[in-house]
Amino acid sequence: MSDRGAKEALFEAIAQMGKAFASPRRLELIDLLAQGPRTVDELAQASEQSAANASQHLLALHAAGIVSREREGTSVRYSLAGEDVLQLWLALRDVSAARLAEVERAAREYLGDDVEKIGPGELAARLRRRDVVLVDVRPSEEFEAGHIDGARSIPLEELERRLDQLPADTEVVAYCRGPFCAFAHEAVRQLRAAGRPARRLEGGWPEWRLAHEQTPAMKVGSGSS
Amino acid sequence: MSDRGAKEALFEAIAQMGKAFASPRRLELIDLLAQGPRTVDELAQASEQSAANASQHLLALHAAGIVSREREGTSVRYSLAGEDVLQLWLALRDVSAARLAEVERAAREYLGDDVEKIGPGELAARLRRRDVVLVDVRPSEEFEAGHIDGARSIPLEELERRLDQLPADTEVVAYCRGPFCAFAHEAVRQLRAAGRPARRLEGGWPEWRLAHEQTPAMKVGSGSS
DNA sequence: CAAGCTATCAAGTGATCTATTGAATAGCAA
DNA sequence: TTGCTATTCAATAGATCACTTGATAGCTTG
Repeated sequence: MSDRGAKEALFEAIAQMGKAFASPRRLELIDLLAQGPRTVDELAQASEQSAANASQHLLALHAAGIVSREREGTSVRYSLAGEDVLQLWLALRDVSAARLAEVERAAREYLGDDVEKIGPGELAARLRRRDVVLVDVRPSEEFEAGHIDGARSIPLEELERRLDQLPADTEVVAYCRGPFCAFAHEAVRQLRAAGRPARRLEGGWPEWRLAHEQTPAMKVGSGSS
Repeated sequence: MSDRGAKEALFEAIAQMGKAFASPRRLELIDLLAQGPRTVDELAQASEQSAANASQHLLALHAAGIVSREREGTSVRYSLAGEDVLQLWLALRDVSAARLAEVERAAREYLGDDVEKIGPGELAARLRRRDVVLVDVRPSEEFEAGHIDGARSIPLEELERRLDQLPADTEVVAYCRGPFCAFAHEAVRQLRAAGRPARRLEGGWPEWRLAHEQTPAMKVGSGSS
């Protein structure tokens, strides 16, 4: 009855999924993939690691059923395997932020001083009233892979140069990859330094998408090799 | 700006939480703790490992903010640090079950042939009509630490001997720790072998509690040492 | 305070994981 | 075919992790 071997095998198998989330490099890749599908090369560059290393980690994630891959000419495009995976990642991130003081500290260190923020509810209302300019400050590939309805893309790098493209009298809301992404923080600091009213959206594109996109037909079923 | 060091530290810190879920032994401890608080010794016995080893793993979980500890006379009682942790564990478990064929296989191997089940919605309705006998087949300590309202405790070990305590004309529903716990499966098999109508509840006590207990005032805030 | 129990610590060994490097393969373009 | 690029494979060394054993510390009881 108490079949120890089989029980051990079960937990062992579940632990395979846990192991996928046990490396900072892999987490960074997951975080990038939460913005949308990317090729190995793009991911390697964005996470500042060698292509070989990124590939290895991506293969590990694929073995754990976390990402799916698709050949695309000479390159391979990876994406998160499904919405459940995205939710799991966000849950892990949020729990670790809530429970590990070290994460809080590292986040403050990375993000710098916090800037004024606006919740998704208020933003939605003000978007309907066309009472706000919403700016997506992520790299343009990520904008193209998906963005909040009504947002315009101004990658952080170009923001300073394109300040005059923003109406001077309307409040600006900037958003990026999520609560631990520094882009929106930095954008708001730049905007305020230029004397414009600006806030950052609480959370980023993945959180917004999960909350607003009903049955978004993201790929379901474990990714094929 | 692109402060690699700080960003690495952030992902490194989050990975600490991931690592906590990367060992089968720790997962088994978490699964046990999902039923309720237990002492080191109880956990070591229930998971069939040495007390020293269980203690090490529990300390690791504590360092990751996943469990809280409380001295209790000569022993130490551990519990899950909060509801968010429980939800994270259930999410990890479910995603791995959905994405990893190996988990499916191991589960089938451990649980044996599937038995007829009843969903929580239907069970709730029939409980209101007092139309069903609900049996908690977990060990009695777990029943005492919390159970579904209206259930009676008959640990699996005692079921055969206490069959006559169950009304012969009413359907029996058995539940245990969760979808990957073998107790309810085995209980239903025994009941049906004895010629009684019986089904198992889909999911176990933790899932039921999360769904039905509003703001359950489980300990919040990272556990002190 | 001494005995007895529970939990933790400390050290050691074998196993597993990670990043690096250089080579191999698959598709594309000429 | 031949080259070119993107990705993966293979081998390695260094780091980290898991489990064991034996010792230690904290609490309770006599």
